[in-house]
Amino acid sequence: MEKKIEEALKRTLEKLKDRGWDIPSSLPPLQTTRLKGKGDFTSNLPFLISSLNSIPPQEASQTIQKEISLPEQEITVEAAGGYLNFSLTPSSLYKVAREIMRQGDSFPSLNTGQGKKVQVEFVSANPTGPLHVGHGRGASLGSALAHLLRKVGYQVESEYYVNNVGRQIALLGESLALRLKEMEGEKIEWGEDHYKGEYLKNMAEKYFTQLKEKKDDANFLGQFAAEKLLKEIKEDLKSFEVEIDSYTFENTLYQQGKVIEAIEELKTKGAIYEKDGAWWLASTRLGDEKDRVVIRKDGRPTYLASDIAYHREKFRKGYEIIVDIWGADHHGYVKRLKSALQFLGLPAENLKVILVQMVSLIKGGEKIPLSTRGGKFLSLKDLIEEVGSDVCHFIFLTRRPDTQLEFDIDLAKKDAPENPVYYVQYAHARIRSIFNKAERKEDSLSPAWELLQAPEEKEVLRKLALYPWVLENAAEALEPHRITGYLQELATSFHKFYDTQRVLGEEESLMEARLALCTITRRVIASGLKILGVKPKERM
RNA sequence: GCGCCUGUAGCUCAGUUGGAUAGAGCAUCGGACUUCUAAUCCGAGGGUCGGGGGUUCGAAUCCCUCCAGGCGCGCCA
Repeated sequence: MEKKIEEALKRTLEKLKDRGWDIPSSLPPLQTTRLKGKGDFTSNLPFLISSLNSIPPQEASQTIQKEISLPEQEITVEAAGGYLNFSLTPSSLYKVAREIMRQGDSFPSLNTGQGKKVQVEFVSANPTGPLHVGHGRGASLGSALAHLLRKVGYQVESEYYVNNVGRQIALLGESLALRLKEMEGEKIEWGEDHYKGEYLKNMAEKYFTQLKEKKDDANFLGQFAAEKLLKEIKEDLKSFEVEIDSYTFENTLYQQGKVIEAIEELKTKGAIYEKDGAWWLASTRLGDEKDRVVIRKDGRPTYLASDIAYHREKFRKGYEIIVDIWGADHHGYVKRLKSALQFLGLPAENLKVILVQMVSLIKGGEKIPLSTRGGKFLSLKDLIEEVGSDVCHFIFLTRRPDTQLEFDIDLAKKDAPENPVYYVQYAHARIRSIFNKAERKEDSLSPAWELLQAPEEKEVLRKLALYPWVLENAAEALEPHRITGYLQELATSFHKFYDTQRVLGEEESLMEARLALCTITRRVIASGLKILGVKPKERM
């Protein structure tokens, strides 16, 4: 629907241009109207025309109103000051309703992505310990983004990058070795960087007979532990209902010579230079604070080197958009990686890095400190067991990723109204409940939509008609949390309808129309929740 | 010291890329269950959008500056 408005506005602009008016180079985005009773979509285009042609905003809006040609059956327009307010007519609301009815769960069929290949990489936690709550936030976001982008027509792959090379794995092996020695009664001394969490103790106990021969082979133990931990991570993600399509291992990049390849190419392009025996990326030339080492004095490549190779491969695999979801503590890394890609002649602007801020847990009104190495933290697994996967996803996805999140466990556990998840779930469950009592099935309805005349009914229809618009905008902005907000609004309008109108027991045709309204509402709620990774509740 | 993020109602947060009178939920107070689930609905109170400057028809949103909180500033990953 909003497409039709935008096209009509564009045509009108062309007309005005032919008459010698100055017009803006691009259309300002259409907005949903904030004020009640002023229609459904608003454009502030007249303000722009007004300042470009030095005429009063009113004149601009009235002229556009006069000149614009809209499908009158579907959309009407009104000029109000410098605004153009567009309203969806009842008949276009019914049209959307019919569409949802017909397309069912596949509504809306959108193709803004046009089949472009997108990769969404998230979590990518080092296999040196269990996933913690912060990883969970990234997982929620990444998985929702993957669903969302798929929904609007992109070809999406979700990816997990496994750093199984280097010092961390060595430290992991040493830590496990220490735990084994501890079991044999030896007195052990931790290094500062060792992983002191209970999970390695458990691992040592579990595999003691198998590992005791190898207790001095830290290298072997490191690989062993990383493998086991990755397996646990995969299980955690599964119970969090997060799907990863592919795993890429850092060591394979080395084995396949991709790291050398990338470095050679950087050399060819003059992007790296030798100094103090090491090789440096000249990232300051592209705005970074300092140049960065890619090959150490001893000849070993740094983490940055393999990461450059990794992202180079992503582009070479034909992804047009690459989304990386990182913990905010990696923010300093964005610039150097992007500058390397730029040196390689790759479209660095198509790498979208989303930084996710920390999560702190509140329990009993107090913060629980988090840290992996220290070993004290609440794992994602614990959190899911305590509050449930659905609640976690919903809470993570009501906030913007760039704000620090205080996750109140006691609140999330409450079944009560404090918890916004249940508000949306309740709307879904109520609809299910109506159908349990009704002698009708959702797909056996042939409603006369025109019978839906009450303001509450039209408000639900209006909200439903906005769903495609919400999805497209959320996808473009890479902001799944807009869907969460939308679902709450939709649930509000449904609850109001439920409170003011009856469904069952009404005259047959009206009942059928209202049942149909319930059906399409339920489908959109289910569709939105599915994107968020939340299972709709059948009953409360 | 430098860089990134944040600061909106008592609390937790939205705010559609600069638009109309800044919105929800919780908490507080007051109403609505003999009817499809009251985990709901209706109403009330509550705001110098961290402070101060600026940009313009118009700023919570952009710029400058100060204040506060978080996170970074390795030839670790």
